[in-house]
Amino acid sequence: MNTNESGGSGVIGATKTSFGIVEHLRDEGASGVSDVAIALGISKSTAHNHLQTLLRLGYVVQVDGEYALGLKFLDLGDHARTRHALYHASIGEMDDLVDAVGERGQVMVEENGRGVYIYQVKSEQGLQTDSHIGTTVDLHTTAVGKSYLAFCDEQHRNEILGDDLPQLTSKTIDDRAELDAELDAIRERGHAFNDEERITGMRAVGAPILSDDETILGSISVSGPTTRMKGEWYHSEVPEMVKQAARVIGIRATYS
Amino acid sequence: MNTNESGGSGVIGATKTSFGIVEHLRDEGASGVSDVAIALGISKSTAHNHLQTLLRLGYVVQVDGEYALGLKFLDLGDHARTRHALYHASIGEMDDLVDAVGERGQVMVEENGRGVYIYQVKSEQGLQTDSHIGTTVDLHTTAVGKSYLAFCDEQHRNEILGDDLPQLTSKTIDDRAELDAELDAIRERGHAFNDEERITGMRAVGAPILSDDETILGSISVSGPTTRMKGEWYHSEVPEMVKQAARVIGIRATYS
DNA sequence: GTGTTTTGTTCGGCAGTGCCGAACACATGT
DNA sequence: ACATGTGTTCGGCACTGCCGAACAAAACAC
Repeated sequence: MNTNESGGSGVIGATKTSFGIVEHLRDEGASGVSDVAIALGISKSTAHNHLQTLLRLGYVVQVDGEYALGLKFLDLGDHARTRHALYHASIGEMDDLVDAVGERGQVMVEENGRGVYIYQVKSEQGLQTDSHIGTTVDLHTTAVGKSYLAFCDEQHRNEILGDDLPQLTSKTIDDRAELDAELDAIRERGHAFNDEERITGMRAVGAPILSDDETILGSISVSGPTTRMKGEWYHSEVPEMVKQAARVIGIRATYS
Repeated sequence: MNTNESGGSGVIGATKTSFGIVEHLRDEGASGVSDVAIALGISKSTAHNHLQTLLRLGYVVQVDGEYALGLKFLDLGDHARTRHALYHASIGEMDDLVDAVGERGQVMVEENGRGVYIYQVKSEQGLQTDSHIGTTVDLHTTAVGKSYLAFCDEQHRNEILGDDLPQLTSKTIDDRAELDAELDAIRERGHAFNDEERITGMRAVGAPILSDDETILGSISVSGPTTRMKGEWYHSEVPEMVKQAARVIGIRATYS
């Protein structure tokens, strides 16, 4: 009998459990054989086999007798984001934008219906970053995400936004009609706001990155605490800076 | 008969080929099924199975009908380096060091006998970075690597340095006795130089990061072209700055 | 336009192998 | 000394990963 109940047809079980182990090490940190076996519901010997395999391939390392993620994943991750023209195009420009605004900035692309941060610039006043490179977010809860949704084609948008919209804070837009209205406004203005819709106390301003043929590549935003992101600064000046940076990045991304 | 000739005993073949495919996508970029099958020497149907599995797990994405690395690896890579106390400890300090010196800086740890860059700060004059996050280097060809070798225990050093030392440039130290002498000097001074030993035209100054119990955690360096890295500046002033930064990082790494 | 090649996909079927459980060392702590 | 945890090794069964062939569907030729 197959213990890998879900997964449908044609899914290789061994690969699935190997990556399951990898994800366990990511979420729980360094672990031992027994720990992994219990967590994944597999036998100790199987867990041992997989860990030894991953060890030999160099994707897992042994530290203090426990197994942990190896740095080979760093290289893979770097290659994954290097694929995106948006990454190269935004590097210098985002740093300038963050300097000018004084708040944290990030670059997002969409993958499998979620937003993924592929670049992040911390500001001078560097506050604790809850999100890091590789973090995924619900698109409808962020300025970057809403910028993306507003400018991607409708069919794609409908695929991404499932039946219900998770509510993360009291201000999260969890109604589809309301979201559509918001997206219309964003399309109109050319930039998006996030007013504590993902994290209470945090605001952000985002804008889409469009290539010259109007297809969307991703989006950028700057974000900071409500104490600093407010007034005319937040509502007018920052949006203009973000949009200007987005335009430059869009141009750089198409010619490269 | 087993087509996975190498690998020894207890190595799960399916996992090995899955990661082989991942590495192919990393090295060759987005590829199709046939391409992968030929490159790995497996049947088309097997390649198809693996790619579908990886696709469903989210580690591979489809773009223009071809398969490419997914951004899930970004997250894994980030978690892998977050494990190292050295990463957190060096973030702010390295930025300051790079500001002061005006050349690129990097943080390295050792894994499986090679040096891996886990953090890198580009300088103002930002020149093309041949190396990026996750890059691995031969330890004896870099300032960071030699700093590490000089301060790790002898047994470990002998394991790392195999029988021969690859020569990358005409100035690479490829003789073990010569290297040992160099390491003695580094231990004496507390810092290492790299004078075009990995890349012609590039120099670097490195220093080890030691925790308070004298165990080595990794090392740091700043590097730039020979045109700027020269004279008293290169031989005395920069080393002092690097060592000072290394001391601070070492202290921060132990108390965190 | 037709033919040709290369692509991705689906389909049985054999054998190889991944999986388990039990038995084994080894360390840790009571 | 015992008890409980750990990681490891060992057979053996049945499942499953692998192949090759047949298929579908583009891309390319001319």
